[in-house]
Amino acid sequence: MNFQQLKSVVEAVKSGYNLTEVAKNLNTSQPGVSRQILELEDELGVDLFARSGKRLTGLSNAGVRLLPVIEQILVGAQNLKRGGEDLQNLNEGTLSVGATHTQARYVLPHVVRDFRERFPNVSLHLHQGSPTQIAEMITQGVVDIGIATEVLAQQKDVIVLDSYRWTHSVVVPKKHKLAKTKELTLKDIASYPIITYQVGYTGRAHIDAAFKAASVEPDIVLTAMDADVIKTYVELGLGVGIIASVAWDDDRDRSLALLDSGHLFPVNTTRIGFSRSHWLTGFALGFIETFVPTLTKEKIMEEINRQSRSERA
Amino acid sequence: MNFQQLKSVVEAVKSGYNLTEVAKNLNTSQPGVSRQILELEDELGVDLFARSGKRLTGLSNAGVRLLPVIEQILVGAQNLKRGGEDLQNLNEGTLSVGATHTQARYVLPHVVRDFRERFPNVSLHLHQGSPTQIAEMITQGVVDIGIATEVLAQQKDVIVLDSYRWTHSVVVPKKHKLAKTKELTLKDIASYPIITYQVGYTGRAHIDAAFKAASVEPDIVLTAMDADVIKTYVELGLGVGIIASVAWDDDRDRSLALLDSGHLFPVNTTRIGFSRSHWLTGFALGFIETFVPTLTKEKIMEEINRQSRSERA
DNA sequence: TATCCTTACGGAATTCGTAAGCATG
DNA sequence: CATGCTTACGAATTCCGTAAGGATA
Repeated sequence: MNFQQLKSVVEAVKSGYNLTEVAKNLNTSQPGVSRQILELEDELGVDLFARSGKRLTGLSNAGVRLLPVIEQILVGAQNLKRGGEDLQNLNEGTLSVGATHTQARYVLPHVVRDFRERFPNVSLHLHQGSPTQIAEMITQGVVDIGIATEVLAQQKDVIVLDSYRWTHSVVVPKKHKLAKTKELTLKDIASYPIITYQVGYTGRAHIDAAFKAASVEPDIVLTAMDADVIKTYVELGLGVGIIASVAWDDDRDRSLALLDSGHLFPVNTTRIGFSRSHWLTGFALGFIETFVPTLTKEKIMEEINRQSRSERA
Repeated sequence: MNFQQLKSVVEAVKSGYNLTEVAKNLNTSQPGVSRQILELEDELGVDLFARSGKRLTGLSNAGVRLLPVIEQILVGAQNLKRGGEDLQNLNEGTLSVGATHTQARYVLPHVVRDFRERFPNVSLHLHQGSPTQIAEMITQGVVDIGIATEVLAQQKDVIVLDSYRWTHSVVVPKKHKLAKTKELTLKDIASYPIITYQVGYTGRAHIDAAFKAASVEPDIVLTAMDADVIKTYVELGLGVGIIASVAWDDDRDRSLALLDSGHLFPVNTTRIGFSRSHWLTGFALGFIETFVPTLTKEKIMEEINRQSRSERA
């Protein structure tokens, strides 16, 4: 058993069971790949792949069972390699961060700037996605760190830390009637068409919950994934916008008014998550600390241990 | 990076940092081992071992961090190998079971007999130990299955299933006064010297709890790890015994009387546990099913999935 | 000085790519 | 018949054990 064999198997699955393509992707010869797989199957005593004649058509039953094990070994190998690099304390390498639009657009720019200053030799990759996608990226190791407001994968091997709390705010054109209203209520808002986030994005659930709790039926005429789109349509006079307060930009939003609405909607907590089964580099800890200064490396390690002990009933 | 290198590192730690001994244990040459380790350290870019001159004296800081990763990879490799064997459906191989004395002596014999009949080609290894030791054996992969009454490792990667419930019973010499008492009370028992299990064994905590709840102070004159010892001293007239009811043996205990005491002590639940991170063979599932017929393979898999999803707050 | 690790070297085994063979759709 | 996997074979590389060198307790 060796790593090349394992890589060949995993890559074969990824490449749609075409060994010729696997060979290309692994920079080797096609007969080589074929041999790796046959040898592993021989050693394990079971076929990993289903074949029609000589061609691979998919995984065998045994392959379905064993593939996760193989993947886990390769994750381990990657962790070891990464860990070695990390422990050289060179503070160089690659950091992938997954974030929602709200984070990537309004919150992370400052963080990224500070981080780059602190770790100039780390190449930073930002992956945007929905909270669900970000959760997946974390577990699959596509990103080292994921940031989102919604439930960040209540999965077993994802460590989740609270980063900061915020509420939604109402935005309207500067000359809108609501801009003069003091003590804004949900009823006030609901008397206008509403533009806000799509379900599953940026605390939308909390917006719905607030209206429901107040027994007010909002007329949501447009939903978007990000505040930029929402604000654009608010500017066009299509309705009243509800956005995350962090998505307000003084410079950019001169034509709009930001209405105090902290009392109207439940508080949201943006969380930062990472996989327990993937190596967390020193500069990843540094990124988290840059993002949430109270989360020092020691605090984070504490929290990891706490969540690892998390006992069952 | 290859498996031989990883094995050398792990074995070096196990062998007290003596590469000569590692070579013996791995059936290879000492310079070979030395090379494996140096090559790995070179590839990772960090020293795994602390050295005084040429001699290894312990793990380096990096080694401390990376050893768990290395061990995890090797566990994965072992799982793959084991999984391959298992999926050949030959029902042959090795099953290691960890159990406390009570289980090994009174409960498992029947189970083992049935299991051997069902899986004649599986070599069965029984490891006896305290509940704590058994929990450790599970996480370390020394045993495939652990059986104990006390808390079975509230650890993250141990799956725990309830197997059966039982209570303690009082045993006395046949001609003892208590043998004639109807409706036994804790006060009755406490008026005699008591012989029972050591703290941490076979539900002892529940015995103490019962006395405490009744505000009765028992005079425990002898504690033992197993019912055989307890019964021996009860036979000698040293006191009244409290043992697990399953530890009663009609044939063997002719000189003793078993007193109905189901109402006196809290019910105990014997649990069966195994590691999530180690391969569970088909015949291991078969063993569990033999032990607890209601736990069919399907039920067990269901429970594994349930405990894997177990979410956090 | 005995133990223990590293370096050096050469033979053995393994690995891998090219070329050929063969099966599938 | 074009694509795709396996087998065959030979060259190159890697691997590994013996022997020697050097350092520590």
